[in-house]
Amino acid sequence: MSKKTPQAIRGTQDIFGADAEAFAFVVETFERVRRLYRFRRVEMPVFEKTEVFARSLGETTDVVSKEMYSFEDRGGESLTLRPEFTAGIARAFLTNGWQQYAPLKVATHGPLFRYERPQKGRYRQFHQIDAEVIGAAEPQADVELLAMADQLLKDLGINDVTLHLNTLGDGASREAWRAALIDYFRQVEGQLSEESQERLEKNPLRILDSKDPRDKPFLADAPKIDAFLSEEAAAFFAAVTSGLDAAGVKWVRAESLVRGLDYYRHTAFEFIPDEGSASAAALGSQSTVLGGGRYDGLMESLGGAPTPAVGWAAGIERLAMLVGAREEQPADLIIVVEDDARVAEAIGLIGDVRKHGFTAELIASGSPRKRYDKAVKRGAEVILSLRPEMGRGIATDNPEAGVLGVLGAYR
RNA sequence: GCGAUCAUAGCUCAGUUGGUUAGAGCGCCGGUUUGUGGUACCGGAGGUCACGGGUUCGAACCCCGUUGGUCGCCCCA
Repeated sequence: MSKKTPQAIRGTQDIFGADAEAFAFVVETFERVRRLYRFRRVEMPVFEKTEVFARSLGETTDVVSKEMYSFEDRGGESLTLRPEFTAGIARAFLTNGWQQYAPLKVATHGPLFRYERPQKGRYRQFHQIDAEVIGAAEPQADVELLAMADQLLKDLGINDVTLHLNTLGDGASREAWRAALIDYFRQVEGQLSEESQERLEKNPLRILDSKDPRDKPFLADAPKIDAFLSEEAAAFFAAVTSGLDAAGVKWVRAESLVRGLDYYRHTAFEFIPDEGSASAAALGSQSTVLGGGRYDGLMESLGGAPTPAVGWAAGIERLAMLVGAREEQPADLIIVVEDDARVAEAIGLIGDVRKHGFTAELIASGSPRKRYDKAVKRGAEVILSLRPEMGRGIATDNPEAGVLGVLGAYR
């Protein structure tokens, strides 16, 4: 590779072949399932004013403080490539008056950007599918969203992941719990890992997630959210879990599952590969395949009226890894031109075949004698070879092949 | 931001304690063979050994730096 050839940007990927097919399969399955659940498709800008993310995610979060691709446009405005979908969708909801459609169920997918160190299942430009229900305060919205996620994973053939579910309670419950956690961990602060000591200041809930062996002994006895739930919050969570049971969605309670962003309330969830499963091995240290929760506080932080909402997002690359490489489908027909004088005939024929809805490929370059072998290697339902003296030459062991109807004259 | 590890042909990789002109398989291109056929054989193109410095009579190999890949930590999908 000469130094003159430009390199791809770190953390971006050029997806091709079987990997690209897996990627497309994830997106196609998502599109199909989202229609079943009547989620409406939305297309969102890839960039927004920086404040859209800064205000909704919070200035102090890692995402905003060190992971955003922000830049000034020629008018001097600070813009940011979207690091997630939710903030932009919330902004659109407010600026377009989509309140009139509430409760609004929307779905989208596309690229997102985060300046992070790349590793397995993590990229600087990555892709997500995303589903949101905006303007629905009732737990049934959570249930429907989770049922959709569950069906999506099953339709993708991913059966070794489980829904891990928690509640963060309403604002008051959450604050009380947070205060109790701080009190609790303060008493043993000196024995915690450096990271957790820092988290104690910035994001105490996160300590519960710690993998550090120094923190583990203190996690089991840490205060539980259940003790701080208001009656309404407890009832809300009970409605979600019984709804999931009714929908046939398997779940486990994950008391230490929290969300990094402050706007989350009530339901928080992640689909995580089962321990020791093939999916767990495929994902390495990136365990979450799909995650989300209820973000009733978000609209206010963008200056809108209080609006309840729930949503989730899933990394397409991660899902594609679990789906595995998917081979590209062989063509219905390959036409091999072994006689260069018959190129025009081949072009006419192949056009016909394609107009009838069959996939077809033309091989008319390289050494004429090797073209047929090339076709065999590539594989097709039917291979038709136009050869100098044999006139009509068709090779297939598959009399059922549909293309043969169009190729009647060549039988 | 921190740590580990790697970088040789389009791809997958050999390359001995530093020592002539850097190799193989696959792929690609051409030829011969076969002739309703994924055959076999012959030949060819393609490499500033990631980049930049240093040590040495001599560096793909040793040292430093840079860039990038991979895998962890943090954080997150």
